[in-house]
Amino acid sequence: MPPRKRADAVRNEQTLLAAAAEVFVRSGVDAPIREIAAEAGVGMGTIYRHFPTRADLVVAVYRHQVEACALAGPSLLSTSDSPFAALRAWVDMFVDFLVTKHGLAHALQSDNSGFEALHVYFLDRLGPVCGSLLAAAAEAGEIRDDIQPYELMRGIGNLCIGRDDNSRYNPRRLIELLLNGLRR
Amino acid sequence: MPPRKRADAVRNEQTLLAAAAEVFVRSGVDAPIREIAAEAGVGMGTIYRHFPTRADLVVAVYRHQVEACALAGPSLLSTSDSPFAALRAWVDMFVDFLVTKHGLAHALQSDNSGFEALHVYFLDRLGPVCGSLLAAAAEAGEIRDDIQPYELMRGIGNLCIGRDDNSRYNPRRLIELLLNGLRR
DNA sequence: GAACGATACGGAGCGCTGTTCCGCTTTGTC
DNA sequence: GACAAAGCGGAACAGCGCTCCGTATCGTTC
Repeated sequence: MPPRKRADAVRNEQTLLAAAAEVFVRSGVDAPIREIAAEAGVGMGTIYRHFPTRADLVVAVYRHQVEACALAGPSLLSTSDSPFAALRAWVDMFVDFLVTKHGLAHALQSDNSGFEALHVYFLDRLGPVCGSLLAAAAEAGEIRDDIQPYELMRGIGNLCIGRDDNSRYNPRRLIELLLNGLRR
Repeated sequence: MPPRKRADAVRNEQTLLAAAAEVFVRSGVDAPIREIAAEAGVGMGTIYRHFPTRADLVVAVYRHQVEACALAGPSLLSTSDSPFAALRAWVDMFVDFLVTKHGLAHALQSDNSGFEALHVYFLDRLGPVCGSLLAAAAEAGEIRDDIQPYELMRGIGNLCIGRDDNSRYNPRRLIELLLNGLRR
């Protein structure tokens, strides 16, 4: 039903994804749209047509990695010593993802206008995964059972914001504490 | 040695503080400078002369409350049942402060350009207070001793970012978990 | 109270953002 | 080759932070 896309359109979409990935590494996910357009050698209108909001672009760029993170959940659960160990490993993976993309964690905040799509996507895709890890650990009596995946994920996301290069603030330490605090 | 300030200058400074307080409540600490200038009925140049950076203005507006928070530290330590209880109460106070000022927690992030002064001020004034609470609790064997005040304060600040009005994310719960995770 | 530096004020202006909109180009089809 | 339809580019507009300098006000001195 949807008419086939034109060849130049799909080409541009690929070019844009590559350019955005490049620019995100160089200047963070908040990089000016113009910079991405320039890198891709296209006009700004082209970006907005393919990705109406910046979040759509970010989602598209990182879809693979989010998917990997989502798939890792069940797999960890079945290979780890305990549900809590699986949870810990998964959180570590999640943190890796957030921390290596400059500014991504910051963009995850719900109040950040223009990024709602990103927020929703993360939640929809990873929320259930996180939820099942939490449920398994709670079931096993390793952690309390009154924590929601949404809450934990946002907390972790928030903790990952703005780490500084001198090691005065290291999100992983605090997240470790947070997980610790979950134990019974 | 510094020549006495002109009367209109001190008047304007007061007007500005009042206007800024008003606007911060209405539109958050990120409110456009123009808005504050308009509220105060002065030009933008006047704001920048009195408060070179936005952080200077924020600091001036909230100085009293930060001071109260700083003074509460030792006092809580002497009146609470245990150092850990004091720490918990103090953190609660700190969180109150961050949460009631729309956008303040967000502004505390170190990578936020233009807010360094705020970052430094909070750290200088509250860091030592937090440090002594942590030290006392560690001394009493209630919590581990490898956590730095800076780290804890930034973690708390980060967790306070962007709470949403529907109660899906409540920073206090996570901070409670974090403190829990500190216990031995 | 008049005159005159010093001090402070106001806001136009610049540069940098995001976002829209429409004339032009390219593509696929007949 | 012709002709919609789909897609493209970037000028243009709006909102922001911040600077800069002509103008107004203040405090002092005579």
